[in-house]
Amino acid sequence: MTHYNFYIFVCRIRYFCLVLKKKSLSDIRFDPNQFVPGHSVDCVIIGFDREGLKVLVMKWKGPEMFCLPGGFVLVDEDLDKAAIRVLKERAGIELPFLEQFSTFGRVDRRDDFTLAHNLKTIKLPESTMQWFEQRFITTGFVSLVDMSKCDPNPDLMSESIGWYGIDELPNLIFDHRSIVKAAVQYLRNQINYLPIGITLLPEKFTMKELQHLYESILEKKLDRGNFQRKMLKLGIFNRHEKHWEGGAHKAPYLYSFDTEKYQNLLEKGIGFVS
Amino acid sequence: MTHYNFYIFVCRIRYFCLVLKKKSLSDIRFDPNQFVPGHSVDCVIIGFDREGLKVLVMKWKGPEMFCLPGGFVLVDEDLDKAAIRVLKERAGIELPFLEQFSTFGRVDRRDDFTLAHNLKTIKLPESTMQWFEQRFITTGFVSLVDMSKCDPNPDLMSESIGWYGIDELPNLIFDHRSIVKAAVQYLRNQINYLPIGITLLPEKFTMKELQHLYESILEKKLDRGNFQRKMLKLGIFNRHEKHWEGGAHKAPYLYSFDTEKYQNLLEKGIGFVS
DNA sequence: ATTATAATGTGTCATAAATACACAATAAAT
DNA sequence: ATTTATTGTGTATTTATGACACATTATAAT
Repeated sequence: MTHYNFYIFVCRIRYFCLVLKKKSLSDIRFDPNQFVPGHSVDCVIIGFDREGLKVLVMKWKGPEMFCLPGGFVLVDEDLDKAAIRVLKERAGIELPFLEQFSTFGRVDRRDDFTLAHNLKTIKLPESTMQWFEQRFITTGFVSLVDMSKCDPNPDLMSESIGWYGIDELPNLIFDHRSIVKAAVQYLRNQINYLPIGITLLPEKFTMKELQHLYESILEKKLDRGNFQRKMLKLGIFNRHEKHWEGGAHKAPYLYSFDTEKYQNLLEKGIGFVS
Repeated sequence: MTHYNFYIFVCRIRYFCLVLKKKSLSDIRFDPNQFVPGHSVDCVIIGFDREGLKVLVMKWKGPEMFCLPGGFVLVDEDLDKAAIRVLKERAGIELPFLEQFSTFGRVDRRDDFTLAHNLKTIKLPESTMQWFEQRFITTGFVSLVDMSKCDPNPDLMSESIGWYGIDELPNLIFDHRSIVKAAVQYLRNQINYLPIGITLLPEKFTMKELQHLYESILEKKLDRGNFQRKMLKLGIFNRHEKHWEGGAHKAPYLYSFDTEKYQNLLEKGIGFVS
């Protein structure tokens, strides 16, 4: 282990000890030297239920401020690994893979001074204040998750964490609202040529749920019969037993997503021109 | 003008004076304080001619090193504006809009030490060395240009600038080769659902040229008749007079891209599902 | 001048896909 | 037993795709 790596190692140990011991927002210290200055990551974790698309949003301890789970990049850490770690530390969610969708680098992207103002009221040390006051360029990462399999927990800096409807977001700090919008737009573009989004559903799902998901992302109604046929013709689903939900109607089949068949489809290619 | 802004102003003036006066690489000084630390931009400018897709690449003065036109972000400058300025300063090309496609943040992305080594041989001041030795996260920007309308000129740090075939790149520093590959992959994904790339061609072009462009990006042969019909059915082209090039064959029509019709098409939407 | 050549614009036709709508099947409520 | 809401699938029409053909056109070769 080199001298430099040892230094990093000590920094991180110190950091984790602090995080584990302290409880209140103003008690939390952290050493800015362990982080890459000026760059952050923000995670847009998207879920889906009967009501539509949801985003995972945190609330700070104390002030009435909401934000995306985000954080900083360790000096010895790849950018995409930082996103994975930050999500784990701040939201308690472990995802093996997050997809980068855009980097936000406007000078005025943090010109909402709510956070800075609130941090002042809780009297943080000068070095911490300076850290938060610097300009940050942030890279947005997105992931689609099965909400029922996801148990988010707020970190020590946060009072709560929860799912908010994509059109019912609370007041997010900085440009976090436009980061969410950009993530959803990114999805909408993707879905036009790839049957993504299946990870938003539970393992087994009905065609109606899948259609509802597509309608939520595309924001338009689709024909039921044609949707079903088109999806099944992709050949990436397995049909399972029927599913009763307790309604005065016929029971629908359950389907699951077949990763292997999906790989075959990708290799075949889905193109705009022949 | 605030005290802070005045400081920035002075920095920039000093910087430009230095750049304009000095000639040799080791004479060039710059003040790292005017830049955001740790973040850079790199431009992948893509052109197209009979031989296929080309990328704009610069060669350093002295050492046998090639790189993308890239640079740093001023402290009072938006990230996308930085890309536009850097391209202007380094390549002499003015483009009003560059498209961000990905951010590269691996710790080891600059672990090719050619540049650092070569900078040492020309004895730069310590502050400059430290600046170049820090970790950089870089955001890649891409633009498709009409090569015939583009007259690149190397800046004072560079010996030459030129177009290189996408499969005949010289040895690029750092991860610049994978940045180019990522940009081309980005294009390939885009073209699957949007008729982009028209900006790579001159104002008026033949269907054969357009088809050749598509074949270059998609790396596969397309049927001539079907390609022509599909493109014309999009309704985004205007037909003009015929064009003689001096060959033993029928003269083809010239076409131009109609921005307004294209907007209509976008509003109508081009979707994977109905 | 005539013929050959190479590339272009467009046509044809079989096949596949998309769209709009219909109808029987099913399970629970009445 | 009947009604109701919802599901799986069918059908008929329209539209798109893919492979190939053929006439057209400007130049080159003879």
